[in-house]
Amino acid sequence: MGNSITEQKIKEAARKVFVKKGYDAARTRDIAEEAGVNLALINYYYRSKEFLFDKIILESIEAFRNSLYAMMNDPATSIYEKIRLVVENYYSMFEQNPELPMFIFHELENKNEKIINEINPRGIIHESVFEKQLIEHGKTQEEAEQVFLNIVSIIILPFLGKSFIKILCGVNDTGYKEILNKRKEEIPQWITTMFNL
Amino acid sequence: MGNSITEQKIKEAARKVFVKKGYDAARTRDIAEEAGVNLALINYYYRSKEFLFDKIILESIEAFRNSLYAMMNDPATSIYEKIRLVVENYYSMFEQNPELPMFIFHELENKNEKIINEINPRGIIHESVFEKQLIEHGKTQEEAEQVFLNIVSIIILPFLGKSFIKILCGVNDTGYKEILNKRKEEIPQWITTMFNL
DNA sequence: AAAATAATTAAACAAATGATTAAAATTCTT
DNA sequence: AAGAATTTTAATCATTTGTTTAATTATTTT
Repeated sequence: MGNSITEQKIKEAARKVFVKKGYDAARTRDIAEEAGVNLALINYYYRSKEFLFDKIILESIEAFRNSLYAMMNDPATSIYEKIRLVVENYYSMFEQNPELPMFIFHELENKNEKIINEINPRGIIHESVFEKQLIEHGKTQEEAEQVFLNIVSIIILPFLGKSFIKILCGVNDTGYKEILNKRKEEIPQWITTMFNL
Repeated sequence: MGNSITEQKIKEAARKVFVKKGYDAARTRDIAEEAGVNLALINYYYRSKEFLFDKIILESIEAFRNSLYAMMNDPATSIYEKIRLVVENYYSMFEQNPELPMFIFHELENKNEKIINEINPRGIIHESVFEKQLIEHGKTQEEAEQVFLNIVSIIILPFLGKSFIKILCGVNDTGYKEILNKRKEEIPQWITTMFNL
């Protein structure tokens, strides 16, 4: 109970459909079909579309958050190595699943009250090893926060705005990928230069 | 014909509702109510929800694009001044309308094929005055593109990910606004430092 | 003012959608 | 193997939603 094969199939299918279409456009019938399962089983196992969605979005956010948390708190890596790791990690995550960042960001803005209340409230940057290392480098807490935000911004925005970037830069899919790959190599250097690290 | 008072009321209401809720969650009844107008008039004036939406999203994107285009092609401003202008401009735009960036980004990813085909395909950065100025500073075309992308990323992501940032930084609405305002002052300096400008 | 055109309204339609139900099939327990 | 519990299915429900229709009201034209 709690993890039959059908139950898992539904959750995996739901993840796929929700991430691709978003909550509003996702249909329970899409999920049932994707799972190869009778429509009624969704309600049988997960009570409602919304309960199922909540489970999935929370898992997605927690996964996102935990991988970041682990990287930010490894005492064995330098500041520069941490930045490299975050870049590597998010690039591989988003290249495998390009719609994931928009899913998380959009749903988080959309239904934020309910979701946010169920998320572990502890921040990620505050009191992290990364923050301590930056403070040792002469940065303030507020500066460390901004370092962190710029890393995240520079990495994630191009994944959130694929079409946006294609329009701004006047490129096609190939050009977009080239731009992304060039950035990947340069981001750690940009950050260290930007903040004199 | 083409601009009765009712027609305008509907378009304004639709903009409000679409930007706030997104295409999928927006109801024609919401729009009619917001406009204070009979439901049938939406179809009378705009044929369908989708036609109405297309008009609004295209206008939004063009406005976004045109203001950027103008700033990037002013020969009277320096690189640094251009960056400052873009920051000022987008901050004031997004502070007035915090849901606008997510609206544009999300719908652009969501229904991209159809929308993108109707958008002026000419890129913004390529052959701009801004690009020329960067090339005079010894940058390549590709580097100029990345400068531009980083400006946009650093400005826009925090507006796209308000909840995301609140979670990562462990702050409330007030803390969020403080972080945003601090960034505003520093962004031009960050960019020039990051690229040795 | 009469006729014609345009704008507005209330009602209804058809399709879609999340959810439920009652029966059938399967699995588990004894 | 018999009975009980669980899982699955097909059909249906109630609501929502975009759109249409036919009638009514307002405006313009002649």
